[in-house]
Amino acid sequence: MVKTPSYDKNGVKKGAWSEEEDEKLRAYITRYGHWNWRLLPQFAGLSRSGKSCRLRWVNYLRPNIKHGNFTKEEEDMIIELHKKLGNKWSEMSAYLPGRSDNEIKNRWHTHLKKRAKDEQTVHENQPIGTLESDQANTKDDSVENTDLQLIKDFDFLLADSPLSSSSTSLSSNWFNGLLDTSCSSENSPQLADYAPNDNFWNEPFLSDNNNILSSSDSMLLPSDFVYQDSCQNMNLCDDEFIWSSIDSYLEHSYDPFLN
DNA sequence: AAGTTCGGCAACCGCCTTGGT
DNA sequence: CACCAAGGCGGTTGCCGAACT
Repeated sequence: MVKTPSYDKNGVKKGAWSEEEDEKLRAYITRYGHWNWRLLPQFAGLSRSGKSCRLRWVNYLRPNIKHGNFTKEEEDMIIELHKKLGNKWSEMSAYLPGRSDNEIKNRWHTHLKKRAKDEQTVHENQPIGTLESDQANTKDDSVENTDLQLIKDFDFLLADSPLSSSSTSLSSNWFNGLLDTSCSSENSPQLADYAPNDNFWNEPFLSDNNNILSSSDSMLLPSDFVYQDSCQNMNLCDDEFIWSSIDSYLEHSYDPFLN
């Protein structure tokens, strides 16, 4: 059902996600949001690519996500939406709360494509006005106006996150900017740049070691860069604390990846 | 019972878009 | 304007269990 776990040459894990990985990702995003997918796995203590984390979150771990058991109504809606939108799976997912684009796409390819084709064939062979699907077709307009009210899926965690761009106006690159102060390479920092040596992925901070840490134990946030004595600031509100942490970071030019 | 084929789906890959510099 | 990085999207793959022979 799922790809066998393996590691690429950079030590990035691929394949099926374990329960522990899920829990780490869920815990981190629930706590801090996804402020930067590329860096997130490092802070969450995962040996995964940012893309992989994003995909896992969007398709599987996101709150309110539904799995399997598509209702007749959902299937009908997918078929109607496909008529209108084509293979715009992400757009379709906006109309189907709790369903990811990947799941809709899979459903289409495994079930609905054939069904839609069959219905079309029947439609072509039927006299006009005698068809059940005509009734469905008359729904097209209402689909647009009522059934398909734009129930936009929303990323409440991002919105709630103190680090989200929506709540703090921080750009997605804000942290890269910080890194650039100490990473002088002309290229933007890559995963490998953060790896001081071949043991990078085996470091306790990042690795899937056998010590089952509680999820939060292995999570880091930019604010975690501050020195211990700065942690008294923990009582500050999130934004204030984060900014003071950033200030502290800049002041000390502390780069956790190079230490 | 054993081998083969098929269906379902999680996950990966590569391309495109967007935003920042 | 060009370049780069990150995010997002759609197509495809790989694996496993179920169904079939």
